[in-house]
Amino acid sequence: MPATSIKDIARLARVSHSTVSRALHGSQQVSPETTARIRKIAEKAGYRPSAAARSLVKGRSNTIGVVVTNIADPFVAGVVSGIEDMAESHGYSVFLANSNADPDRELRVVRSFEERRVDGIIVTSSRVGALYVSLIERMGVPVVLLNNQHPSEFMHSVLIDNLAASVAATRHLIQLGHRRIAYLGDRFGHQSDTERRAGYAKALEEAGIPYCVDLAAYGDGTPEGGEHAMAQLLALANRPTAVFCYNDMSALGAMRQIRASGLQIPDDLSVAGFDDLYISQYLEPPLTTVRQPMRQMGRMAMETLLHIFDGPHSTHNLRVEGQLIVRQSTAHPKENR
Amino acid sequence: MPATSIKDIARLARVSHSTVSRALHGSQQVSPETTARIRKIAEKAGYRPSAAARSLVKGRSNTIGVVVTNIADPFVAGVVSGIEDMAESHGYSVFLANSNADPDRELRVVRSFEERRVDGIIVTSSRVGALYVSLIERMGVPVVLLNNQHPSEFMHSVLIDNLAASVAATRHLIQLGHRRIAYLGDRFGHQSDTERRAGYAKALEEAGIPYCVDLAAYGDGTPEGGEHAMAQLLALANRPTAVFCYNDMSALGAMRQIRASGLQIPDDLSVAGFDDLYISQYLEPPLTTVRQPMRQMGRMAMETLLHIFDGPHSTHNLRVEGQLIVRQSTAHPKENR
DNA sequence: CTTTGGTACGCACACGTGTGCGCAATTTGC
DNA sequence: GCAAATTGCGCACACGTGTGCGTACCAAAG
Repeated sequence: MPATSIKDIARLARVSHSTVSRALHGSQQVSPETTARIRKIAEKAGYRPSAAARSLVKGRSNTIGVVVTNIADPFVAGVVSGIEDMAESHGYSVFLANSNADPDRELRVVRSFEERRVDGIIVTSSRVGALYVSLIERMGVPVVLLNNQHPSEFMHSVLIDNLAASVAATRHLIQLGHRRIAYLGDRFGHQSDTERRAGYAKALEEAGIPYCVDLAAYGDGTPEGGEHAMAQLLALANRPTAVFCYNDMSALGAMRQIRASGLQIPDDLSVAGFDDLYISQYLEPPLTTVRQPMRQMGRMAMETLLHIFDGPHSTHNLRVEGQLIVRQSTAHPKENR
Repeated sequence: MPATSIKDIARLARVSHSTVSRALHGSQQVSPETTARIRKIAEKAGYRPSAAARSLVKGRSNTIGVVVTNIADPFVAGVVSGIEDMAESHGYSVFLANSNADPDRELRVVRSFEERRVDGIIVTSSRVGALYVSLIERMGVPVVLLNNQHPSEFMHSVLIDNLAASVAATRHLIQLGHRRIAYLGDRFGHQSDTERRAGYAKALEEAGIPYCVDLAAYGDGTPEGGEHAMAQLLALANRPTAVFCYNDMSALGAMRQIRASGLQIPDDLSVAGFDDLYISQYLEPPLTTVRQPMRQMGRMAMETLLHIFDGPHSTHNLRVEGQLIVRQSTAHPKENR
């Protein structure tokens, strides 16, 4: 029942297991004929080296751990896709673990990664516990944070330029003629949310539009959250004519709420999002948003790990640019037409 | 640099590593005092047993492999979420691998799973290569197929009742008064597609509506594919008044194509989908569809593996029911109003 | 006191792989 | 033709964990 091992091959080839090991690795210490013979036998027997045994002696597992809050979030799924792609093509396998933003669960995930002796960790969770910092100190395992940052040596990150992208999106709304522009944020989004709101505020300031605290409402990054937050904004005496949302999922809820109020998008209210999820182009109307190169960001995160595995690890902090994608959910405000 | 091992703990506690091993496992061969002392030392040292070493001696890795065509597909992501949930709570870690429907890549994935000595495999790919069958024969690793079936011993499956669900969806359209109902399929969907079309045909037959081959068009499960297929249907001399789509992603494309043609949903054309993706309720209009309990199906797949690990493995073939969710994308045809 | 039984621990091997070193056989050099 | 260099392979150990078996110690029974 146990899988065929290197010793079984050795027996079949009437050599020692050492010779088999060397033959399969193409060592010059083995004659070409013997190498060919052994390889043939190994292939015929369907031999597959045990990764566990190899990790044990080499001290490297060739695996990485990926922690996500929720794989069903399209943004997260896109990132993971990029990570897996880059990992697979470099001989690394990916452990995927949901944290569900549950501290207990997160603790178990980290334990598990420790026991598996992963060579690196990528975290796309929005919340960055001190957990990972202590992990680095104990295990010496490099950690790459995605769209999050933590001031620490050996803590690396791949970030989108939230500020610049949010300025661009808000500026777009201003150029269309909007003056009452709302921000629909994420009360759990921490850093990303803070930066995006800062970009929004900066663009307003540039245009000489006063920042009005009533025009900021907070969801939780989900359509439901966006719906509730949008309801608050619509209840204002002086309604906004445009809303810039923390992400596309929030925008989805906002759009639903707007329609439920009998208003038209973009005629009565312009909506802009952030992420450019795959589905955003298929919405009605298609959503104006900031494109985050999700897969590419995932690949960059994995690439960062690969660099660290190779050379001496200086701190990496990669930054990618968002791209404003203008679609039909934004237009001139009514009164300006 | 290497992690602290059981031997390090043994040295600190001035006992043999065997005693440490037994103490940590709560063996009765070790006195309670020694056990407590060792555990304390182990915890203080931050000891984590090496999963690799343990797998080697136990012959079980406590990992499973999950093969998906594309994790960015919302249906797949939902399933994976369920799998991971159930796996984590039973002490199993999940290797995630994209196949991208690329045979070469799939081959490498299978190789990788063999080397990692996974205890089980779950495949959500639509295409089921003979690869997995031979894998079972070689490794003796149980495989669970999700929404796919393969006649073989030791091949297990979790399936949605495509036929019944599709009958229900089509019947719903018929009851609304539609007679010219199209089927927008997936030319790669194989089994699921075949069954869903069969359900569509069966409902038509029940109602005495002749099956018209022109009213079937095929995409590829993506919005783009749905768009093209819908274009074909709209080009027909005698246009359908309703369309039942293979999945929600196809329906997304179909809806876009319909709007692009200047037609209204559901006034001019009713649209029904399959999956009930999270976003489907947020579309405009909200999509009538068949709900697949994606997370639950993922959990059931993992549960199937757990059962097989436990007892003697008879073949498991679980079947879940779809639930028709009627929303606003379907309505009476115009002429009947 | 000796014998029996039990308790608490260590020795040694196993799992599968990689590798430094030693050694025999062969080839090379003069 | 003999010593030296080279080639080709095996021995033995290491990695970290689990476990069958042996054993020293101690208490209780006879």
